[in-house]
Amino acid sequence: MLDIKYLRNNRDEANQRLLDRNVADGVLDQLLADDEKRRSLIKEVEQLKAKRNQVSDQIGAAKREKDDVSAKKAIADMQLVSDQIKDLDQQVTAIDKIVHDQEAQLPNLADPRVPVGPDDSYNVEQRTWEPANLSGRPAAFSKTPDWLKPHYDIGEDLGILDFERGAKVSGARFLYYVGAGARLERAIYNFMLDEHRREGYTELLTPYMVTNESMYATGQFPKFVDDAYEVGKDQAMTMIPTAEVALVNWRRDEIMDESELPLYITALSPAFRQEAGAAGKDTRGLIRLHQFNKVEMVKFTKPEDSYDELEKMTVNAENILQKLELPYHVIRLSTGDMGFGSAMTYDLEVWFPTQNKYREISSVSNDEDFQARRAHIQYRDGDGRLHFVHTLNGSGLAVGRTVAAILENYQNEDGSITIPKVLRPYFGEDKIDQEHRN
RNA sequence: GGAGAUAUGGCAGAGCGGUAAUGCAGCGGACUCGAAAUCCGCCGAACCGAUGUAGAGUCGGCGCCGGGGUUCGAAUCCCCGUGUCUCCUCCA
Repeated sequence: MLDIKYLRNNRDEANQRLLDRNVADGVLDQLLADDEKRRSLIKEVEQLKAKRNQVSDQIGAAKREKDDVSAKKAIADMQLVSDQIKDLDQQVTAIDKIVHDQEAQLPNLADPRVPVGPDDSYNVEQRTWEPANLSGRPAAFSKTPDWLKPHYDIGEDLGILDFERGAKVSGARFLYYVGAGARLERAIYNFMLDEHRREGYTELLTPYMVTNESMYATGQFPKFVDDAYEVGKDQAMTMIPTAEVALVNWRRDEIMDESELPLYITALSPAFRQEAGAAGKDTRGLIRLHQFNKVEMVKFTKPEDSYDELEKMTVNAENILQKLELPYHVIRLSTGDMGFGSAMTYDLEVWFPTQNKYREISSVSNDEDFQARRAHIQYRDGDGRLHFVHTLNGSGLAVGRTVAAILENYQNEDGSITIPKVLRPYFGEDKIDQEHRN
């Protein structure tokens, strides 16, 4: 949610910044016109209410003094006023909803440092990273050896990924991990959670179904209802599309103590997404699923600290890739490519040798006070004043895509997979092949 | 799933149709070399509107779990929800 007072007082600037976020021209004008209507109605009804309160006082006093005549007259007057109030209140409720519905559709404004552009072609690469010693593994931008198989093929060959039966049981974009595949997934997220705990994040296990209020508070609703799985007969519930929803809402409607900030939390969870309209051929295998595991990081910070914390969180995500020795780069998303609630986003993209390109594996965002306004998360400073916190979220990392990246980057000519060193204590073995696949 | 109880300020806790007691905590002051104790005063979240601003302030609305209703007037009466607690039931 944007600050309506900012929109009112900085109309031209706000309009330009909304245009940068691909919001149609005229949307802000409409909102502000309705906002003005709303405020003038409120003013009108509040004046009547003030009068009613005043006269009601007099009625009470008159009754105490047994002055029935003037009480009766005042009551008759107030019946009229009361009717007017009722009518105006209805108008206020209606315009309130209209204004609010428009506000809820507006994305966050981008930080001035974000490159302006309508789509992902305006994203800017920040840095690339590749392990010093690849030990014969394919390097970024090098020629891919002919024997190298896409992760979904090598996974099926080894019998550790079962897409066919996943489709039988649940439809397209579902799968079973089998034996060493399931264990690899488990090794990876345990490793990730341990790393984040060491970095100061508190691990949470969260609900996987949330109310629609929660989805609204983090910005998924109302705009992206079609992307979510809604369940429940009596009460509408939604399967979380990311642990971010459960993590940020953990502190919804709360006033935090200044001493709690910054607060770091993390969770592993499945993420459920309809992926409506996302059909495409380069999304085979583990890249785009209706259900996938992800380790998510969330921070609540003071406003003045949030951009430092964004850099740190990005480093936390990079650390995972570096320890796994996977080549990646970091890009800063343009105004047109960022998520709805974000003011600045870094994406981490990992190298996929069979596709000869980087693919997204993590997205780290500073939402500033956008979610905090919707979710009512504030903190009290030393002077007792209230401020909205800033919220940040980042994947650390998408687990399924990490499996995919390992199956490609650590693949050997004989069809085996070397387990990254750092995962061996978690996995228990140093490779997967036809003899070691359970 | 069934039955009952309960929901008021940071906390405790009255009020049960005339517009939120009181205590503790907090803030300011007096007393004191200082502190404690005592005394005096202030303080009812959040939110919205007007005015105004360096910050503030002032006025009004709203405000007693949420949403409706009755009434000139609702914390109080009526209806529909929700959370929490206890007992039973069911489970992992």
